[in-house]
Amino acid sequence: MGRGRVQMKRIENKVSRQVTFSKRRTGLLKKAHEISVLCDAEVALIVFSTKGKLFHMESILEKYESYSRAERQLVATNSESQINWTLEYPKLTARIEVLQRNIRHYVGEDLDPLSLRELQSLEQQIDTALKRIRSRKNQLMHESISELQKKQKSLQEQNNLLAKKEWQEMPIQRRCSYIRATETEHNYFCSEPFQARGADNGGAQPHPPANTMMPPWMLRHVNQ
Amino acid sequence: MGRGRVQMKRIENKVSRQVTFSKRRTGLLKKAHEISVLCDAEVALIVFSTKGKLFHMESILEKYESYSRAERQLVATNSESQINWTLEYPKLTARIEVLQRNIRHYVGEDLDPLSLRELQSLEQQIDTALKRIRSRKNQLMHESISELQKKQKSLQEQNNLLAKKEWQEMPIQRRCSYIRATETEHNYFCSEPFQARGADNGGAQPHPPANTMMPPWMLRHVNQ
DNA sequence: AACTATTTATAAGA
DNA sequence: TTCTTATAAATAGTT
Repeated sequence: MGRGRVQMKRIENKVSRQVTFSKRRTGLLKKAHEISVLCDAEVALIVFSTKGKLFHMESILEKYESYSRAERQLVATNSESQINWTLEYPKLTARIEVLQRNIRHYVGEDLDPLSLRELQSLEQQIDTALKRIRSRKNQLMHESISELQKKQKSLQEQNNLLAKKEWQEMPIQRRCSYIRATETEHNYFCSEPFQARGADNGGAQPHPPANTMMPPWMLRHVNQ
Repeated sequence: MGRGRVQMKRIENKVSRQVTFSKRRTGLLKKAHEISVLCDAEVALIVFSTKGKLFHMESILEKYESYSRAERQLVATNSESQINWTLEYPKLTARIEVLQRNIRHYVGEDLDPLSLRELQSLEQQIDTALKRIRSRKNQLMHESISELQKKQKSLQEQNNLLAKKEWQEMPIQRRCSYIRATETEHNYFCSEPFQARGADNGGAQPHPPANTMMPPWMLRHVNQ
């Protein structure tokens, strides 16, 4: 950006280097500020000149104070073994603070410092989240329901097989009393009474189809 | 730098904001790198997106090479910091991961590993959050509205005073033309026409109350 | 992710 | 440092 291309290497002329530093520092700080405003991002920028002079730009949040303090210390000691710790630790804790604050906002706490604009953005985000969560929940419930229905069907089939087997191994004379004994239970599960008893014949004993190959309530399913 | 000027304020459209963030982040990191190379400066730049994602750039140049070996060793043997580092670092990163996962859940992402029970709990939490956020938003809006109403009222009173003063200082013969000249404007602001003009007299010239002590539209307020 | 019309940054010079 | 200006570079809006 200028009257000519520039090689990406250290400017050897001391004066040019100083001038370029001053100009580019201004531009860099400006751009850092811009991205923080335009994109709602949190930015911390620290620039040391060769002489050790400090220029920095930080977003409104003071959480990066610790970072710049650490940076200054780093320059003071510049011990390799300490670089990672001194550099990384404040960054990590700062990040944790940011995340925690975000989470508090997501659960509707600490809303007072937020502007109307921020609140609206948060509301929209959470509204979307709620929709997604409900959709996933419904999906899970549907899956669970069809799973249960499948299981239920297979159990029912097993039951029928067992009942049929028991019926066939039962002496004819015991089938009538068996029908009467299990009738209530059957009605409970099937929520409709036997039609085979002939309820309209004036309270006379019914005539259960005791000679069929299976319990009478299974006949309906077979015939239909 | 682009097809149009850009207002220095938060980009409201979420997608544009994200795109701009990505583009400008690249540019910013590049420029930070350039100044560090060209001008032999030390630069540290960290950028957090709103969701807490971190992008950073650091350049540590070799200008402290001449630091005394003794000082370096002093810090190196200060094993306390080393222990802290190795102990704390995994804890911090693990914590960050947990927080980020939580946040993803709060914005409705990565829901698949969650159980039905967890989903229900999440749903309830977010539902509560949404209620709180909306309540706070409403509060802010109400405050803003009453603030505006107060301001509006005071401005209106000022306007009335000024209008009255101007009217009184105006020669009677100029009042009629004044009424006609400001009528349209007045109707625009008050959204109701003069009643004083006598709209039913077949298009004849009106008889503005040019001899009163104040502009005719103020009479209504005074008389009521 | 690429393109391109514009705006912006800045190198060189004063 | 500051200003000016020609030019390189970044990027907003678009495809």
